Amino acid sequence: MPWQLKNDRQIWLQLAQILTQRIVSGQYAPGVRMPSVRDLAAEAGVNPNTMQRALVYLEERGLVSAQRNTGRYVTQDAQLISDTRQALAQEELSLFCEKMRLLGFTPEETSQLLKSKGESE
Amino acid sequence: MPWQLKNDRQIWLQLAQILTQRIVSGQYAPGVRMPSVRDLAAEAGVNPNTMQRALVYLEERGLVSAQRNTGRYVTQDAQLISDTRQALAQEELSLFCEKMRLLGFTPEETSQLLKSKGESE
DNA sequence: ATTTATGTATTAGTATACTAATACAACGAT
DNA sequence: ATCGTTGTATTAGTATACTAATACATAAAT
Repeated sequence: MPWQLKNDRQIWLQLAQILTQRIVSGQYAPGVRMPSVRDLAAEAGVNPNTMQRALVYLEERGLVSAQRNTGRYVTQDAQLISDTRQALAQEELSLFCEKMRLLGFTPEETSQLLKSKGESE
Repeated sequence: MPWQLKNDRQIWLQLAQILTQRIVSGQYAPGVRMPSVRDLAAEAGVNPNTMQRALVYLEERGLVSAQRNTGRYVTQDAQLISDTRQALAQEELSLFCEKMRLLGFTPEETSQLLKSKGESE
């Protein structure tokens, strides 16, 4: 899974989003140790400070916890992970619907478009 | 319709997106004259240069055309507007589906979520 | 005991986005 | 003819994001 970063948004925000996706999708399982800041930074091709900032963001949300010298671990709180996943999905859903509305699509048209996209794949 | 700008993305990009939405949704009808750069900038609370950059972006896509001293006009090419609308919708759709996929949702689950959201409103 | 790797912190440099101020040329209105 | 408004261009200043380099403290490994 590559880290495809764009320059149209703040890097650390994109990093935080990708890390969060990896956690809620189970790619980083609950309780497991994550790669070090430096490794993650090298893997993503960014400065360690920038990756650190993204990790602090996740930490503030309880998704990971750092122990000063032993590494950083994904939370074992499955409920929190599940809740986060649902909340992010709802947020994406709302944003998407709003954008479609601004483009002049009704909710029905939007729903139909999505359905037909799924069927065509 | 307010200009609610965030600072997590480049301002001129957000301006260009809003202007485009106003055109493809018919809020700025084909052929009509648009407010001046200075007026639009004042309305949005940004520097005229920033608004200018957004307008140049729209111009490059043929959505508006500037006449040096008489103002700037929305294109009369209804087909181009329609095509742009469809293209933007498809792009939003793809981005949304990809984000949901990364959150661990199947296309069916995503479609169902959207449908149930529509029904609950 | 020494080394290594961990998270964390600090300082400086650089690139860029946005603002600010101003100027120019040309068209329309008065 | 003069004035105001238009799009456009230029230059400078400022804030910020990201990089770069380094340092510290501590746990684990050797």
